[in-house]
Amino acid sequence: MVSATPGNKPKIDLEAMRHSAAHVMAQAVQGLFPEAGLGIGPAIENGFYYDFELPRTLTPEDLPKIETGMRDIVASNTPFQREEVDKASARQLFSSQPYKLELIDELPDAKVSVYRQGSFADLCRGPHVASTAEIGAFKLTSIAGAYWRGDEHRPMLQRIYGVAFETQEALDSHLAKVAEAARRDHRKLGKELELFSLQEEAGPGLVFWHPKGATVRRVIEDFWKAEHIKRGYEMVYTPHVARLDLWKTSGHWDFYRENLYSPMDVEGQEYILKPMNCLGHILIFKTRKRSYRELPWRAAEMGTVYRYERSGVMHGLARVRGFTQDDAHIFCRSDQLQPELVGVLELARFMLTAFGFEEYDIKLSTRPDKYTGSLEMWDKSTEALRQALVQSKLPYEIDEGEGVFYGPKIDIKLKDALGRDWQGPTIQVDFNLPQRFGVVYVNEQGQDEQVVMVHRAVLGSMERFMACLVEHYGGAFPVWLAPQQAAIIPIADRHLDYAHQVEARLREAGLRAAVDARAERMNEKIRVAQVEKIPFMLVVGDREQASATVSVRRLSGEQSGSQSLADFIAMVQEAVRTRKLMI
RNA sequence: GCCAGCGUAGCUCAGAGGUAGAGCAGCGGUUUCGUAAACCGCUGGUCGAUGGUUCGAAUCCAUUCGCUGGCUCCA
Repeated sequence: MVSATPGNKPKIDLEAMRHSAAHVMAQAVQGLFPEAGLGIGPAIENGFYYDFELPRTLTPEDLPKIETGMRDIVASNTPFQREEVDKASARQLFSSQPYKLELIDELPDAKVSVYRQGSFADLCRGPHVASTAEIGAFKLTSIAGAYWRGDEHRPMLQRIYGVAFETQEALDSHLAKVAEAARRDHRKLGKELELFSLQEEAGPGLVFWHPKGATVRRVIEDFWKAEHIKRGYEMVYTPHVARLDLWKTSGHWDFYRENLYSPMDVEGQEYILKPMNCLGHILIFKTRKRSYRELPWRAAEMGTVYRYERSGVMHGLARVRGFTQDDAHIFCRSDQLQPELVGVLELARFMLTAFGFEEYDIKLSTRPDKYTGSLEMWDKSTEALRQALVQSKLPYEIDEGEGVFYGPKIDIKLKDALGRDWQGPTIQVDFNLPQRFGVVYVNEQGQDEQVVMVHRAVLGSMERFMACLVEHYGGAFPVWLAPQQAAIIPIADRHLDYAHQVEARLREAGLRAAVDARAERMNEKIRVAQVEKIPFMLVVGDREQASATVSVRRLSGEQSGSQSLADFIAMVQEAVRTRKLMI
């Protein structure tokens, strides 16, 4: 076991070690199932997996047995040996392994490399650690089905996932992080904090926002609207259903059918639930001739859309069938595209900062194989996106061929408090829809010219963003977002009147506060307020009543003692106004 | 949609062929208390649904709905 020495880089290559662990696991599995078919077994973030074809399905009880087998192999201190063989001998070596044979056939070189540890041999590019003994601390975590080569038309193999780290401490700390993530799971907190629910009776992927979650959402929406209006957006509302023909014209019926719900019959006409908001905004734009002087026109809407999702993919609020996008469409001239994109990026950065997200990964997705529009339009708009990123001094990576069929896009992934990625803002240039719908403006010469259209969402969807926020804050929202900002806790019934006066004053001041008037002891009320993650607890007893003060306890447990009610109100109002993240 | 696991009271869970259980929550009392759970009592479930096996099913089997972890796909 080689460990890091302070100031030095670890001697072990973690990725090679994890990959080696995958081979060891494959050997252990073959020990248990000699006829096991081998798929692939790479290193992944935090660990590794290996795909197997087995005579029976694995159960969780198999994992400890496999782990034991692995530990024996690790203890045996067997060297990993690389050898290069020509394809013919490789085919011979893996003659009983159809998946390996398929891989061999696809490798371009005449020779392939094989790694052996003891009796186990695997087709593999490497690299590996020198010996099985160099594999650090590991744990098998889960079993899952996985299609061979990720193709749902091919056989499903059994995948075993494991995590592996250089030291037991590093593994323990990773497992602790996983446990922390489970504590912050928005599905769990959403239920506990009564933010939202999903109900079997209503159907999967359909969200019920309870008063507390709705409050958080309302605060976000108010902030969002105010900020958009400040930046020259105009708010619109559009219908949730529309004639199917509209979606045929747009191309959605052809390109997006698998996400659309079946048409409904309305007096012999077919209508569908909208999967996107863009068409509504286009129809508003097209109600009259538009002058070049009116552009850019920015139409914004908290638009609720419905998309069919396959039954296995829903996940809490993060993946649902009905959701509300913080959507907007910018209709502009091509020379306005870049400044508009810069404006969107600035808005995105401003809003994300307000919620405490400081780290992003930005991807610029370029033209896919299947696309519409001219190459020239693609090049021009991709360049506009790129220049906008450069001008905004935002580092980015190119995602070659990952754009949507109608145009290139920028995706911003944000990192939450635990360093996990979430899909954030997305900005897409679209020259398909303006063309299909003939979205034009009249230029200086009095001629019709096609507009350039930008689709953009900053938060993504209210549902997914809510999921992200809940996990980011661990359910403890900053004061400006907290569903309840203060709990007023009378010590005895004789303080109830004063408590209600305090409550009235706070509500008057625009704060969300409520008295806990239950016939319970103060300790119980504090406990409940803590569990509900209310930022401020205001204990009021004889002393406070006599002096028109409140005794302030924060969610952190910190007690700042008695404070005049007026001072407290001013302090919280300021925290709300500045959207202070920490109090 | 596919693979695997799981659905028992509002919540968290025990029970694994022989009369449905606990804690918390809720309700009714008593207690009026100074910074994370006062005390006593009570209510509450066709065991996800449907069908089957059995003298007898929460328990075994089939189908179905939902959830969880993945695969594929995505705001």
